[in-house]
Amino acid sequence: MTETRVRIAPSPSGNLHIGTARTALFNYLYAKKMGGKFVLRIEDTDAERTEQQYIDNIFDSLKALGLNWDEGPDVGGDYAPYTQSERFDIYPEYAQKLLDAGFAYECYCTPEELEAEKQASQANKVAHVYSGKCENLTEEEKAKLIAEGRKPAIRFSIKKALKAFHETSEITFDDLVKGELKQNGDLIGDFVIMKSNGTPTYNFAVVVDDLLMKITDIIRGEDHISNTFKQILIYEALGVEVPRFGHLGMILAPDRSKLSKRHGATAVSDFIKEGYLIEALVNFVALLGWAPSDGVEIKTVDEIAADFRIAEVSSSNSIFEYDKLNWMNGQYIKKMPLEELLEHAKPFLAEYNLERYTHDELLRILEITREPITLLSELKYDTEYLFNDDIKLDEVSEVLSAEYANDVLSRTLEISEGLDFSSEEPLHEAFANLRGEFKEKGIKPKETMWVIRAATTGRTRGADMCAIIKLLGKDEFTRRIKAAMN
RNA sequence: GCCCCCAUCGUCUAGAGGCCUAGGACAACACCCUUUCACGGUGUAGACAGCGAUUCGAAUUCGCUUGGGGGUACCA
Repeated sequence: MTETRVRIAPSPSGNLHIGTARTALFNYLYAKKMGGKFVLRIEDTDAERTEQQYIDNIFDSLKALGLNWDEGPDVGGDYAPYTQSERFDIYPEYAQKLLDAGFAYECYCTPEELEAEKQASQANKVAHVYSGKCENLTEEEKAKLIAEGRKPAIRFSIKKALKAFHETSEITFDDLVKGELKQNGDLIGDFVIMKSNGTPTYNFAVVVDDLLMKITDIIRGEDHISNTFKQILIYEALGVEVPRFGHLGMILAPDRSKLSKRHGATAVSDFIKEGYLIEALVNFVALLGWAPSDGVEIKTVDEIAADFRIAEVSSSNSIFEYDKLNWMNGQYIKKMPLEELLEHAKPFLAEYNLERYTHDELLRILEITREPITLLSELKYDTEYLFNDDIKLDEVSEVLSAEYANDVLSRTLEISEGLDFSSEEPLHEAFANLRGEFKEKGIKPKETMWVIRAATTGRTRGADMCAIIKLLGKDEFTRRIKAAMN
């Protein structure tokens, strides 16, 4: 048995997309499950669209997700370099092999000529296939075209490859997730493998790299199915073993269109900025197309990897809905150790003076505010009254204008006098008594607490009151009560 | 236009001919718990796209239709 080797090959023309992240995750899971290697390769053959910031973003996002690669541009490996632009000298050599074996030929067609052919096919309602008119150019004809200043591209000869390796023109392969897939090879045009500028096209570069990097299993989005047939032919023409392929359904936006910026976050880094925890993101995205055998949906990456079977992955597209992701993020926030949560929360609390509280108090703040939230970013609003002493009472004027409100507040002030604010216990007891006291006057316990909450936080909802009071301390608490009484 | 892929509750899915009066999760709704909001708990509602065929029997197999997605570049 040869070692399983998979790869994720993003092209740095944008930040790491959530769809790419899922493909990376499934490759990673598959590698883990098979005890194989996970390789990262940067596909930057299109210099026009690649930017360093995107390369950085891809690295950072993948690392944040915990999808550590065994080989890649930064860590190296036996098959370096792992950046396509650094491999440009490799491709012509393989193109030449194809040329020599008769599986490729030079094409001198201009964009205009190509476009005209395409238009003609469209008009005739037939599949557009390049005519192959350059395949049989004589040396004189070539010389003449070169003299005109034309530079040739190199095309792959479908017909020759089909004839050499297939009994019929049908190309089939057994997809890891979709089963048998087929395509009539006659409908594939002779595609360009080397551009006239000497750089390889995507379909050629991937094959050369994947075979040189000894990739055994290629798991990618189903938008690559049509490429797969072309690539199989190249592998065969090069005389090497064809790897296994697995095509995943796409992730769609709620309106069933491609997930794009107008739907909100699309890059992993966007989600992190919005307050999603990577654990939740990874867990959620794994559930898009894959289901745990025991029905337990909240799982760590390791647990998922142990239970992962590529053949059981759904072959249909799935829609990215926030509801479940939000719920899951909330679950992770509730379960996360407080120390860890504090680290994740700090960026969202950057505007506040955290020095005001001790480390333990900060942990307590998170403990009492984490329950209802779904996103870390909500922490900013939900903890605001603990950091900002300027309490606005506009939103709670109704609560404070209740006839019993001033009674509650003055009694609160009275009982605060001899109260110990250094721990929550006595506060709980004191306010329980206060509730009892007012209950006898016909004021519901919740109404009593509402007044106190409104006065000290300017809100009608929030964390545990006694914990808040203890955190604020006697001076600040009574100051706020007094301020609200006016 | 042509080619390919896909099709179970609103969403993610379980289901590989009888175990299905189709199960779970999120969302929705109701109730309970509660010092608020929430968390949690209990319950309700909610789907096999349509039509044919195969079979004693089909969500599960096959065909067609419809719908959705993808591809059709000297982009990746």
